[in-house]
Amino acid sequence: MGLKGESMSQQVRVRFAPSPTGFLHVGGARTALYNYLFAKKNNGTFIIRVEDTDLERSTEESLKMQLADLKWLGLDWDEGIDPDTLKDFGEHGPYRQSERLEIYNKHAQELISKGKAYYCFLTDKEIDAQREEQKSKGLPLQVNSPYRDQELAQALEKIESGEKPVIRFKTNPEKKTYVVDDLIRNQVNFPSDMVGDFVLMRSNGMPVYNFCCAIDDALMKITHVFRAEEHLNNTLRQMMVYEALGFALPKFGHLSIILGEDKQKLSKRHGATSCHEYKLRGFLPEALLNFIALLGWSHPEGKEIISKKELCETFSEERLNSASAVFDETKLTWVNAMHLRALSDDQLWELIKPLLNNEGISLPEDSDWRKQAFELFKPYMETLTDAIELFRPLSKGEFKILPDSKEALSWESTKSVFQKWIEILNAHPTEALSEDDFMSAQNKVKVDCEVKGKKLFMPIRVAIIGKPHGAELKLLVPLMSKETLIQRAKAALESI
RNA sequence: GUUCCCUUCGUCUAGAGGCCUAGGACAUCGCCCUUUCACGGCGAAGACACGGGUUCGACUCCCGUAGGGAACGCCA
Repeated sequence: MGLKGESMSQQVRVRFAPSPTGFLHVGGARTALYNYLFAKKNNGTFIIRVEDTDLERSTEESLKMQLADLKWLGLDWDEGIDPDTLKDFGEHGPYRQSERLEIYNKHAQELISKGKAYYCFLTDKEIDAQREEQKSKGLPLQVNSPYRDQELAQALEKIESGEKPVIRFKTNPEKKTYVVDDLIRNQVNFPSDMVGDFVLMRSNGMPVYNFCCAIDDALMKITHVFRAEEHLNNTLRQMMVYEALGFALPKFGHLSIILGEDKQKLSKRHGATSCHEYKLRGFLPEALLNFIALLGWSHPEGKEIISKKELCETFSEERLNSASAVFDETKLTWVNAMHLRALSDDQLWELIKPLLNNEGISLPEDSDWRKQAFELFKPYMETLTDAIELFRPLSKGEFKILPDSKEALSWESTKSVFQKWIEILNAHPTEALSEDDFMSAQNKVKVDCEVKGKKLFMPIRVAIIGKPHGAELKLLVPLMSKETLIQRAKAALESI
Protein backbone atom coordinates (compact mmCIF):
# COMPACT_ATOMS: atom_id res chain seq x y z
CA MET A 1 0.00 0.00 0.00
CA GLY A 2 1.26 3.38 -0.96
CA LEU A 3 4.58 1.97 -2.03
CA LYS A 4 4.27 3.30 -5.50
CA GLY A 5 3.55 6.79 -4.31
CA GLU A 6 6.36 6.75 -1.81
CA SER A 7 8.89 5.40 -4.22
CA MET A 8 8.28 8.31 -6.55
CA SER A 9 10.21 11.42 -5.76
CA GLN A 10 6.97 13.33 -5.60
CA GLN A 11 3.34 12.35 -5.76
CA VAL A 12 1.91 13.83 -8.94
CA ARG A 13 -0.81 16.40 -8.31
CA VAL A 14 -2.42 18.29 -11.16
CA ARG A 15 -5.36 20.62 -11.34
CA PHE A 16 -7.85 22.14 -13.71
CA ALA A 17 -8.84 25.62 -12.63
CA PRO A 18 -11.88 26.92 -14.48
CA SER A 19 -13.42 30.28 -13.88
CA PRO A 20 -17.17 29.92 -13.61
CA THR A 21 -18.27 32.23 -16.38
CA GLY A 22 -20.48 30.43 -18.85
CA PHE A 23 -20.33 26.87 -20.11
CA LEU A 24 -17.23 24.72 -20.30
CA HIS A 25 -15.40 25.61 -23.51
CA VAL A 26 -13.94 22.80 -25.62
CA GLY A 27 -10.50 24.32 -25.11
CA GLY A 28 -11.00 24.18 -21.37
CA ALA A 29 -12.21 20.62 -21.69
CA ARG A 30 -9.03 19.70 -23.51
CA THR A 31 -6.89 21.31 -20.82
CA ALA A 32 -8.85 19.41 -18.19
CA LEU A 33 -8.46 16.21 -20.18
CA TYR A 34 -4.69 16.44 -20.48
CA ASN A 35 -4.36 17.14 -16.78
CA TYR A 36 -6.67 14.25 -16.03
CA LEU A 37 -4.76 11.89 -18.32
CA PHE A 38 -1.44 12.95 -16.87
CA ALA A 39 -2.76 12.19 -13.38
CA LYS A 40 -4.13 8.81 -14.41
CA LYS A 41 -0.96 7.85 -16.21
CA ASN A 42 1.17 8.74 -13.18
CA ASN A 43 -1.11 7.48 -10.45
CA GLY A 44 -1.55 11.05 -9.41
CA THR A 45 -4.32 13.22 -8.06
CA PHE A 46 -6.57 15.37 -10.22
CA ILE A 47 -7.97 18.47 -8.56
CA ILE A 48 -10.62 20.98 -9.54
CA ARG A 49 -10.08 24.46 -8.22
CA VAL A 50 -12.43 27.29 -8.98
CA GLU A 51 -11.02 30.64 -9.97
CA ASP A 52 -13.92 32.85 -9.05
CA THR A 53 -12.16 36.01 -7.98
CA ASP A 54 -13.84 38.02 -10.70
CA LEU A 55 -16.97 38.90 -8.78
CA GLU A 56 -18.59 40.56 -11.76
CA ARG A 57 -18.60 37.56 -14.02
CA SER A 58 -18.52 34.50 -11.81
CA THR A 59 -21.81 32.82 -11.07
CA GLU A 60 -22.88 29.80 -9.07
CA GLU A 61 -24.95 28.71 -12.03
CA SER A 62 -21.92 28.64 -14.31
CA LEU A 63 -19.98 26.68 -11.74
CA LYS A 64 -22.70 24.12 -11.60
CA MET A 65 -22.86 23.83 -15.39
CA GLN A 66 -19.13 23.51 -15.80
CA LEU A 67 -18.85 20.81 -13.20
CA ALA A 68 -21.78 19.02 -14.84
CA ASP A 69 -20.00 19.18 -18.20
CA LEU A 70 -16.81 17.82 -16.68
CA LYS A 71 -18.77 15.03 -15.10
CA TRP A 72 -20.56 14.30 -18.37
CA LEU A 73 -17.17 13.98 -20.07
CA GLY A 74 -16.19 11.49 -17.40
CA LEU A 75 -13.27 13.53 -16.12
CA ASP A 76 -13.89 12.71 -12.49
CA TRP A 77 -11.70 14.43 -9.96
CA ASP A 78 -10.16 13.42 -6.65
CA GLU A 79 -10.32 16.73 -4.82
CA GLY A 80 -12.34 19.85 -5.37
CA ILE A 81 -16.02 20.57 -5.48
CA ASP A 82 -18.76 18.00 -5.66
CA PRO A 83 -20.75 18.51 -8.87
CA ASP A 84 -24.07 17.77 -7.16
CA THR A 85 -23.83 19.36 -3.75
CA LEU A 86 -21.23 21.99 -4.73
CA LYS A 87 -19.48 21.22 -1.44
CA ASP A 88 -15.74 20.89 -1.06
CA PHE A 89 -14.04 17.56 -0.67
CA GLY A 90 -10.33 16.89 -0.22
CA GLU A 91 -7.65 17.97 2.20
CA HIS A 92 -6.29 21.06 0.57
CA GLY A 93 -9.41 23.19 0.49
CA PRO A 94 -11.20 25.42 0.30
CA TYR A 95 -11.20 24.91 -3.44
CA ARG A 96 -12.91 28.14 -4.36
CA GLN A 97 -10.61 31.09 -4.45
CA SER A 98 -13.35 33.34 -3.15
CA GLU A 99 -13.16 31.35 0.08
CA ARG A 100 -9.41 31.60 0.41
CA LEU A 101 -9.19 35.34 0.89
CA GLU A 102 -7.52 35.10 4.28
CA ILE A 103 -4.76 33.04 2.78
CA TYR A 104 -4.05 35.56 0.03
CA ASN A 105 -4.21 38.41 2.50
CA LYS A 106 -1.73 36.77 4.78
CA HIS A 107 0.73 36.29 1.95
CA ALA A 108 0.21 39.79 0.64
CA GLN A 109 0.98 41.14 4.10
CA GLU A 110 4.05 38.96 4.26
CA LEU A 111 5.30 40.46 1.03
CA ILE A 112 4.59 43.97 2.25
CA SER A 113 6.46 43.39 5.44
CA LYS A 114 9.40 42.00 3.49
CA GLY A 115 9.36 45.08 1.27
CA LYS A 116 8.43 43.00 -1.77
CA ALA A 117 5.03 44.58 -2.25
CA TYR A 118 3.44 47.92 -1.56
CA TYR A 119 0.16 49.76 -1.36
CA CYS A 120 -0.56 51.76 -4.48
CA PHE A 121 -3.10 54.59 -4.66
CA LEU A 122 -2.86 55.29 -8.36
CA THR A 123 -6.25 55.97 -9.96
CA ASP A 124 -7.44 54.49 -13.25
CA LYS A 125 -7.18 57.91 -14.78
CA GLU A 126 -3.56 58.32 -13.77
CA ILE A 127 -2.72 54.88 -15.12
CA ASP A 128 -4.45 55.60 -18.41
CA ALA A 129 -2.47 58.80 -18.76
CA GLN A 130 0.75 56.88 -18.19
CA ARG A 131 -0.19 54.32 -20.81
CA GLU A 132 -1.04 56.97 -23.35
CA GLU A 133 2.33 58.55 -22.87
CA GLN A 134 4.14 55.22 -23.10
CA LYS A 135 2.24 54.34 -26.23
CA SER A 136 3.19 57.59 -27.91
CA LYS A 137 6.82 57.09 -27.00
CA GLY A 138 6.83 53.45 -28.07
CA LEU A 139 7.72 52.29 -24.57
CA PRO A 140 6.51 49.05 -23.00
CA LEU A 141 3.14 49.53 -21.34
CA GLN A 142 4.04 49.36 -17.66
CA VAL A 143 2.83 51.08 -14.55
CA ASN A 144 5.30 53.30 -12.79
CA SER A 145 3.88 53.88 -9.37
CA PRO A 146 5.03 56.85 -7.31
CA TYR A 147 3.94 54.87 -4.25
CA ARG A 148 6.57 52.22 -4.81
CA ASP A 149 8.86 53.64 -2.18
CA GLN A 150 6.31 55.27 0.05
CA GLU A 151 6.69 54.70 3.79
CA LEU A 152 4.38 51.97 5.00
CA ALA A 153 3.16 54.15 7.88
CA GLN A 154 2.10 56.81 5.43
CA ALA A 155 0.19 54.31 3.37
CA LEU A 156 -1.57 52.91 6.41
CA GLU A 157 -2.61 56.40 7.36
CA LYS A 158 -4.24 56.88 3.97
CA ILE A 159 -6.05 53.59 4.34
CA GLU A 160 -7.18 54.67 7.79
CA SER A 161 -8.73 57.72 6.22
CA GLY A 162 -10.79 55.58 3.88
CA GLU A 163 -8.72 55.25 0.74
CA LYS A 164 -8.77 51.87 -0.95
CA PRO A 165 -5.44 50.97 -2.50
CA VAL A 166 -4.33 47.95 -4.48
CA ILE A 167 -1.30 45.96 -3.46
CA ARG A 168 1.38 45.83 -6.11
CA PHE A 169 4.32 43.51 -6.42
CA LYS A 170 7.61 45.39 -6.24
CA THR A 171 9.64 44.10 -9.16
CA ASN A 172 13.37 43.92 -8.77
CA PRO A 173 15.05 46.75 -10.70
CA GLU A 174 17.97 44.48 -11.35
CA LYS A 175 17.48 42.87 -14.72
CA LYS A 176 17.76 39.14 -15.02
CA THR A 177 16.44 36.32 -17.13
CA TYR A 178 13.84 33.90 -15.85
CA VAL A 179 13.91 30.50 -17.49
CA VAL A 180 10.84 28.29 -17.68
CA ASP A 181 11.59 24.66 -18.35
CA ASP A 182 8.40 24.07 -20.23
CA LEU A 183 7.28 20.47 -20.71
CA ILE A 184 6.02 21.28 -24.20
CA ARG A 185 8.16 24.18 -25.34
CA ASN A 186 11.49 23.34 -23.73
CA GLN A 187 13.34 26.41 -22.49
CA VAL A 188 11.51 29.70 -22.57
CA ASN A 189 13.42 32.77 -21.48
CA PHE A 190 11.81 35.87 -20.08
CA PRO A 191 13.64 39.11 -19.41
CA SER A 192 12.56 40.31 -15.97
CA ASP A 193 11.90 43.85 -17.20
CA MET A 194 9.15 42.48 -19.39
CA VAL A 195 6.72 43.26 -16.57
CA GLY A 196 6.17 46.25 -14.37
CA ASP A 197 4.82 46.30 -10.82
CA PHE A 198 1.72 44.20 -11.23
CA VAL A 199 -1.31 44.09 -8.99
CA LEU A 200 -1.53 41.35 -6.37
CA MET A 201 -4.64 42.41 -4.48
CA ARG A 202 -7.44 44.53 -5.89
CA SER A 203 -8.85 47.47 -4.00
CA ASN A 204 -11.94 45.40 -3.22
CA GLY A 205 -9.80 42.90 -1.37
CA MET A 206 -9.88 40.22 -4.05
CA PRO A 207 -6.62 38.77 -5.29
CA VAL A 208 -5.60 38.88 -8.92
CA TYR A 209 -5.08 35.74 -10.98
CA ASN A 210 -1.30 35.73 -11.07
CA PHE A 211 -1.12 36.02 -7.30
CA CYS A 212 -3.73 33.55 -6.12
CA CYS A 213 -2.87 31.06 -8.81
CA ALA A 214 0.73 30.88 -7.64
CA ILE A 215 -0.24 30.66 -3.99
CA ASP A 216 -2.85 27.99 -4.56
CA ASP A 217 -0.67 25.87 -6.79
CA ALA A 218 2.02 25.99 -4.13
CA LEU A 219 -0.27 25.37 -1.17
CA MET A 220 -2.22 22.65 -2.93
CA LYS A 221 1.10 21.02 -3.70
CA ILE A 222 0.52 21.02 -7.42
CA THR A 223 3.46 19.37 -9.17
CA HIS A 224 2.59 19.90 -12.82
CA VAL A 225 0.59 22.65 -14.47
CA PHE A 226 -0.79 22.02 -17.95
CA ARG A 227 -2.59 25.15 -19.09
CA ALA A 228 -3.32 27.13 -22.21
CA GLU A 229 -0.60 28.99 -24.03
CA GLU A 230 -2.19 32.33 -23.27
CA HIS A 231 -0.79 31.89 -19.77
CA LEU A 232 2.78 31.49 -20.94
CA ASN A 233 3.54 35.17 -20.46
CA ASN A 234 1.90 35.11 -17.05
CA THR A 235 4.38 32.53 -15.92
CA LEU A 236 7.00 35.20 -15.39
CA ARG A 237 4.85 37.04 -12.86
CA GLN A 238 4.00 33.84 -11.14
CA MET A 239 7.65 32.86 -10.95
CA MET A 240 8.35 36.18 -9.29
CA VAL A 241 5.64 35.47 -6.74
CA TYR A 242 6.97 31.99 -6.10
CA GLU A 243 10.43 33.40 -5.63
CA ALA A 244 9.35 36.17 -3.29
CA LEU A 245 7.37 33.76 -1.15
CA GLY A 246 10.00 31.04 -1.23
CA PHE A 247 7.74 28.45 -2.83
CA ALA A 248 8.98 25.58 -4.97
CA LEU A 249 8.07 25.91 -8.63
CA PRO A 250 5.85 23.29 -10.26
CA LYS A 251 6.62 22.04 -13.77
CA PHE A 252 4.73 23.92 -16.47
CA GLY A 253 3.42 22.72 -19.81
CA HIS A 254 1.83 25.31 -22.04
CA LEU A 255 -0.73 23.88 -24.41
CA SER A 256 -1.36 25.31 -27.84
CA ILE A 257 -4.55 27.17 -28.56
CA ILE A 258 -7.55 25.75 -30.40
CA LEU A 259 -8.51 27.77 -33.46
CA GLY A 260 -11.63 28.13 -35.57
CA GLU A 261 -11.71 27.47 -39.30
CA ASP A 262 -10.46 30.99 -40.01
CA LYS A 263 -7.43 30.24 -37.80
CA GLN A 264 -8.57 32.70 -35.18
CA LYS A 265 -8.92 31.64 -31.58
CA LEU A 266 -12.04 29.51 -31.32
CA SER A 267 -14.88 31.65 -30.07
CA LYS A 268 -18.62 32.02 -30.10
CA ARG A 269 -18.76 33.37 -33.62
CA HIS A 270 -17.38 30.06 -34.91
CA GLY A 271 -20.56 28.35 -33.76
CA ALA A 272 -20.60 25.72 -31.08
CA THR A 273 -17.72 26.07 -28.64
CA SER A 274 -19.09 24.63 -25.45
CA CYS A 275 -19.23 20.98 -24.50
CA HIS A 276 -22.83 21.52 -23.57
CA GLU A 277 -23.76 22.42 -27.13
CA TYR A 278 -22.11 19.29 -28.45
CA LYS A 279 -23.97 17.24 -25.89
CA LEU A 280 -27.23 18.75 -27.08
CA ARG A 281 -26.35 18.05 -30.68
CA GLY A 282 -26.00 14.37 -29.97
CA PHE A 283 -22.28 13.90 -29.55
CA LEU A 284 -21.00 11.25 -27.19
CA PRO A 285 -18.69 12.27 -24.37
CA GLU A 286 -16.16 9.61 -25.31
CA ALA A 287 -16.11 10.83 -28.89
CA LEU A 288 -15.65 14.45 -27.91
CA LEU A 289 -12.86 13.42 -25.56
CA ASN A 290 -11.25 11.32 -28.29
CA PHE A 291 -11.41 14.16 -30.76
CA ILE A 292 -10.08 16.92 -28.52
CA ALA A 293 -7.33 14.63 -27.26
CA LEU A 294 -6.10 14.44 -30.85
CA LEU A 295 -6.03 18.22 -31.16
CA GLY A 296 -2.49 18.59 -29.92
CA TRP A 297 -1.62 15.06 -28.98
CA SER A 298 -1.15 11.89 -31.00
CA HIS A 299 -1.40 8.23 -30.21
CA PRO A 300 2.02 6.54 -30.38
CA GLU A 301 0.76 4.15 -33.05
CA GLY A 302 -1.29 6.72 -34.89
CA LYS A 303 -4.61 5.31 -33.76
CA GLU A 304 -7.53 7.66 -34.34
CA ILE A 305 -10.40 6.01 -32.52
CA ILE A 306 -9.39 5.73 -28.91
CA SER A 307 -11.40 4.91 -25.81
CA LYS A 308 -11.00 6.88 -22.62
CA LYS A 309 -9.36 3.90 -20.98
CA GLU A 310 -6.85 3.63 -23.78
CA LEU A 311 -6.20 7.35 -23.59
CA CYS A 312 -5.35 6.95 -19.91
CA GLU A 313 -2.97 4.12 -20.68
CA THR A 314 -1.15 5.61 -23.63
CA PHE A 315 -1.04 9.30 -22.75
CA SER A 316 2.35 10.88 -22.52
CA GLU A 317 3.13 14.56 -22.20
CA GLU A 318 6.03 14.03 -24.59
CA ARG A 319 3.59 13.63 -27.46
CA LEU A 320 1.93 16.96 -26.78
CA ASN A 321 2.21 19.33 -29.72
CA SER A 322 3.27 22.95 -29.38
CA ALA A 323 1.47 24.22 -32.50
CA SER A 324 -2.11 25.41 -32.45
CA ALA A 325 -4.84 23.29 -34.03
CA VAL A 326 -7.99 24.04 -35.97
CA PHE A 327 -11.17 22.52 -34.59
CA ASP A 328 -12.63 20.52 -37.49
CA GLU A 329 -16.22 19.64 -36.82
CA THR A 330 -16.35 17.27 -39.80
CA LYS A 331 -13.74 15.06 -38.24
CA LEU A 332 -15.42 15.27 -34.86
CA THR A 333 -18.57 14.00 -36.54
CA TRP A 334 -16.69 11.06 -38.02
CA VAL A 335 -15.10 10.23 -34.66
CA ASN A 336 -18.54 10.39 -33.10
CA ALA A 337 -20.01 8.08 -35.73
CA MET A 338 -17.30 5.53 -35.05
CA HIS A 339 -17.92 5.60 -31.30
CA LEU A 340 -21.64 5.51 -31.80
CA ARG A 341 -21.56 2.46 -34.04
CA ALA A 342 -19.42 0.64 -31.52
CA LEU A 343 -22.18 0.97 -28.92
CA SER A 344 -24.40 -2.01 -28.17
CA ASP A 345 -28.08 -1.81 -29.13
CA ASP A 346 -29.06 -1.46 -25.50
CA GLN A 347 -26.57 1.33 -24.80
CA LEU A 348 -27.64 3.17 -27.90
CA TRP A 349 -31.30 2.72 -27.11
CA GLU A 350 -30.89 4.21 -23.65
CA LEU A 351 -29.28 7.26 -25.21
CA ILE A 352 -31.76 7.88 -27.98
CA LYS A 353 -34.92 6.96 -26.08
CA PRO A 354 -35.26 10.35 -24.39
CA LEU A 355 -34.66 12.13 -27.69
CA LEU A 356 -37.38 10.13 -29.44
CA ASN A 357 -39.79 10.58 -26.55
CA ASN A 358 -39.16 14.25 -26.66
CA GLU A 359 -40.22 14.29 -30.31
CA GLY A 360 -43.32 12.28 -29.58
CA ILE A 361 -42.02 9.31 -31.55
CA SER A 362 -43.35 6.11 -30.05
CA LEU A 363 -41.91 2.81 -31.12
CA PRO A 364 -42.54 -0.84 -30.28
CA GLU A 365 -40.77 -1.98 -27.10
CA ASP A 366 -40.01 -5.34 -28.67
CA SER A 367 -36.31 -6.18 -28.49
CA ASP A 368 -36.22 -8.16 -31.74
CA TRP A 369 -37.84 -5.27 -33.49
CA ARG A 370 -35.29 -2.91 -31.98
CA LYS A 371 -32.40 -5.13 -33.00
CA GLN A 372 -33.53 -5.11 -36.61
CA ALA A 373 -34.11 -1.40 -36.59
CA PHE A 374 -30.61 -0.71 -35.30
CA GLU A 375 -29.04 -3.08 -37.76
CA LEU A 376 -30.71 -1.08 -40.45
CA PHE A 377 -30.11 2.42 -39.12
CA LYS A 378 -26.75 2.34 -37.39
CA PRO A 379 -24.76 2.92 -40.59
CA TYR A 380 -26.82 6.07 -41.12
CA MET A 381 -26.21 7.54 -37.70
CA GLU A 382 -23.41 9.98 -37.01
CA THR A 383 -24.88 11.71 -33.99
CA LEU A 384 -27.56 10.63 -31.55
CA THR A 385 -29.93 13.24 -32.88
CA ASP A 386 -29.80 11.60 -36.31
CA ALA A 387 -31.97 8.88 -34.76
CA ILE A 388 -34.89 11.28 -34.70
CA GLU A 389 -35.32 11.57 -38.46
CA LEU A 390 -34.38 7.95 -38.98
CA PHE A 391 -36.99 6.59 -36.60
CA ARG A 392 -39.65 9.17 -37.26
CA PRO A 393 -40.99 7.32 -40.35
CA LEU A 394 -41.52 4.26 -38.17
CA SER A 395 -43.73 6.17 -35.80
CA LYS A 396 -47.47 5.95 -36.42
CA GLY A 397 -49.12 8.91 -38.04
CA GLU A 398 -45.92 10.70 -38.95
CA PHE A 399 -45.75 11.18 -42.68
CA LYS A 400 -44.49 13.95 -44.86
CA ILE A 401 -43.44 13.84 -48.49
CA LEU A 402 -40.15 15.60 -48.90
CA PRO A 403 -39.26 17.92 -51.80
CA ASP A 404 -36.63 15.59 -53.27
CA SER A 405 -39.45 13.16 -54.10
CA LYS A 406 -40.62 15.52 -56.81
CA GLU A 407 -38.92 13.77 -59.68
CA ALA A 408 -40.30 10.35 -58.75
CA LEU A 409 -43.79 11.83 -58.41
CA SER A 410 -43.57 13.35 -61.87
CA TRP A 411 -43.12 10.06 -63.70
CA GLU A 412 -46.14 8.93 -65.64
CA SER A 413 -45.94 5.38 -64.32
CA THR A 414 -45.85 6.44 -60.68
CA LYS A 415 -49.59 6.72 -60.29
CA SER A 416 -50.20 3.14 -61.33
CA VAL A 417 -47.33 1.98 -59.09
CA PHE A 418 -49.03 3.60 -56.12
CA GLN A 419 -52.40 2.16 -57.00
CA LYS A 420 -51.01 -1.33 -57.44
CA TRP A 421 -49.03 -1.07 -54.19
CA ILE A 422 -52.18 -0.08 -52.30
CA GLU A 423 -54.13 -2.88 -53.89
CA ILE A 424 -51.54 -5.45 -52.84
CA LEU A 425 -51.38 -4.07 -49.32
CA ASN A 426 -55.15 -4.18 -48.98
CA ALA A 427 -55.19 -7.77 -50.07
CA HIS A 428 -52.40 -8.76 -47.70
CA PRO A 429 -53.69 -11.23 -45.09
CA THR A 430 -51.50 -10.33 -42.07
CA GLU A 431 -50.85 -7.18 -40.05
CA ALA A 432 -47.29 -6.77 -41.33
CA LEU A 433 -45.19 -7.76 -44.30
CA SER A 434 -42.17 -10.01 -43.98
CA GLU A 435 -39.09 -9.50 -46.08
CA ASP A 436 -40.33 -12.14 -48.53
CA ASP A 437 -43.80 -10.64 -48.59
CA PHE A 438 -42.37 -7.34 -49.58
CA MET A 439 -40.16 -8.81 -52.28
CA SER A 440 -43.03 -10.61 -53.92
CA ALA A 441 -45.24 -7.55 -53.59
CA GLN A 442 -42.62 -5.44 -55.26
CA ASN A 443 -42.27 -8.01 -57.97
CA LYS A 444 -45.97 -7.99 -58.55
CA VAL A 445 -45.96 -4.24 -59.02
CA LYS A 446 -43.08 -4.62 -61.43
CA VAL A 447 -44.91 -7.16 -63.59
CA ASP A 448 -48.36 -5.63 -63.46
CA CYS A 449 -47.30 -2.03 -64.03
CA GLU A 450 -44.50 -2.92 -66.41
CA VAL A 451 -41.94 -0.74 -64.65
CA LYS A 452 -38.50 -1.62 -63.39
CA GLY A 453 -35.40 -0.07 -61.86
CA LYS A 454 -35.61 3.48 -60.56
CA LYS A 455 -39.19 3.91 -61.75
CA LEU A 456 -40.23 0.98 -59.64
CA PHE A 457 -38.48 1.34 -56.32
CA MET A 458 -38.24 5.08 -56.01
CA PRO A 459 -42.00 5.64 -56.05
CA ILE A 460 -42.47 2.76 -53.63
CA ARG A 461 -39.91 4.29 -51.31
CA VAL A 462 -41.66 7.63 -51.52
CA ALA A 463 -44.91 5.89 -50.63
CA ILE A 464 -43.22 4.42 -47.56
CA ILE A 465 -40.88 7.07 -46.12
CA GLY A 466 -41.69 10.16 -48.16
CA LYS A 467 -38.32 10.43 -49.89
CA PRO A 468 -36.57 8.61 -52.74
CA HIS A 469 -33.40 7.60 -50.82
CA GLY A 470 -32.82 5.75 -47.60
CA ALA A 471 -32.39 2.41 -45.94
CA GLU A 472 -33.11 -0.83 -47.73
CA LEU A 473 -36.86 -1.33 -48.13
CA LYS A 474 -37.02 -5.07 -47.65
CA LEU A 475 -35.56 -4.54 -44.18
CA LEU A 476 -37.49 -1.39 -43.45
CA VAL A 477 -40.97 -2.55 -44.43
CA PRO A 478 -41.11 -5.46 -41.94
CA LEU A 479 -40.63 -2.89 -39.17
CA MET A 480 -43.89 -1.18 -40.10
CA SER A 481 -47.54 -2.14 -39.87
CA LYS A 482 -49.71 -2.78 -42.89
CA GLU A 483 -52.10 -0.12 -41.73
CA THR A 484 -49.42 2.53 -41.67
CA LEU A 485 -48.18 1.48 -45.08
CA ILE A 486 -51.64 1.81 -46.58
CA GLN A 487 -52.18 5.21 -45.01
CA ARG A 488 -48.93 6.49 -46.45
CA ALA A 489 -49.44 5.00 -49.87
CA LYS A 490 -52.81 6.74 -50.05
CA ALA A 491 -51.26 10.02 -48.99
CA ALA A 492 -48.59 9.61 -51.65
CA LEU A 493 -51.20 8.92 -54.29
CA GLU A 494 -53.11 12.02 -53.32
CA SER A 495 -50.02 14.15 -53.53
CA ILE A 496 -49.60 13.59 -57.26
C1' G B 1 5.12 49.38 -30.01
C1' U B 2 7.65 45.75 -26.49
C1' U B 3 8.25 40.60 -25.00
C1' C B 4 7.09 35.60 -25.76
C1' C B 5 5.16 31.42 -28.67
C1' C B 6 4.05 28.89 -33.32
C1' U B 7 4.77 27.37 -38.88
C1' U B 8 4.64 19.37 -42.63
C1' C B 9 -1.22 17.82 -47.65
C1' G B 10 -7.73 21.96 -47.25
C1' U B 11 -7.86 20.03 -41.77
C1' C B 12 -5.68 16.86 -37.48
C1' U B 13 -0.99 14.81 -37.44
C1' A B 14 3.75 11.04 -37.93
C1' G B 15 8.70 12.53 -38.28
C1' A B 16 14.47 12.98 -32.46
C1' G B 17 20.32 14.18 -39.35
C1' G B 18 20.51 9.21 -43.73
C1' C B 19 14.72 4.63 -42.51
C1' C B 20 11.41 10.22 -46.67
C1' U B 21 10.27 8.72 -53.68
C1' A B 22 7.73 12.55 -46.52
C1' G B 23 3.63 7.89 -43.52
C1' G B 24 -1.56 7.80 -41.36
C1' A B 25 -6.60 9.94 -40.46
C1' C B 26 -10.83 13.35 -41.81
C1' A B 27 -12.60 15.84 -46.09
C1' U B 28 -12.46 15.57 -51.73
C1' C B 29 -12.50 12.59 -56.28
C1' G B 30 -12.72 7.68 -58.82
C1' C B 31 -13.77 2.41 -58.86
C1' C B 32 -16.03 -1.95 -56.40
C1' C B 33 -20.16 -3.69 -53.27
C1' U B 34 -25.45 -2.20 -53.89
C1' U B 35 -32.17 -2.12 -58.22
C1' U B 36 -31.56 3.99 -54.18
C1' C B 37 -28.90 6.31 -50.29
C1' A B 38 -25.57 5.23 -46.38
C1' C B 39 -21.98 1.65 -44.39
C1' G B 40 -17.80 -1.14 -46.07
C1' G B 41 -13.51 -2.34 -49.51
C1' C B 42 -9.83 -0.59 -53.02
C1' G B 43 -7.40 3.49 -55.31
C1' A B 44 -6.13 8.73 -56.81
C1' A B 45 -4.93 13.64 -55.90
C1' G B 46 -2.71 16.58 -52.12
C1' A B 47 2.29 19.33 -47.68
C1' C B 48 7.98 20.14 -45.22
C1' A B 49 6.33 29.04 -45.32
C1' C B 50 10.84 31.52 -47.51
C1' G B 51 16.21 32.61 -47.54
C1' G B 52 20.88 31.65 -45.68
C1' G B 53 24.21 28.62 -42.98
C1' U B 54 26.24 23.83 -40.23
C1' U B 55 26.97 18.84 -42.39
C1' C B 56 29.30 13.95 -46.90
C1' G B 57 23.85 14.43 -46.07
C1' A B 58 18.53 18.53 -43.28
C1' C B 59 11.47 18.15 -42.74
C1' U B 60 14.76 17.34 -38.65
C1' C B 61 20.20 21.60 -35.95
C1' C B 62 21.54 27.24 -36.08
C1' C B 63 20.52 32.32 -37.88
C1' G B 64 17.43 35.62 -40.40
C1' U B 65 12.79 36.97 -43.12
C1' A B 66 7.67 36.52 -43.75
C1' G B 67 3.04 35.07 -41.87
C1' G B 68 -0.02 33.75 -37.71
C1' G B 69 -0.97 33.88 -32.42
C1' A B 70 -0.51 35.39 -27.22
C1' A B 71 0.68 38.74 -23.27
C1' C B 72 1.45 43.72 -21.75
C1' G B 73 -5.90 44.93 -16.98
C1' C B 74 -8.10 46.25 -10.03
C1' C B 75 -10.06 39.29 -16.71
C1' A B 76 -8.64 34.54 -16.05
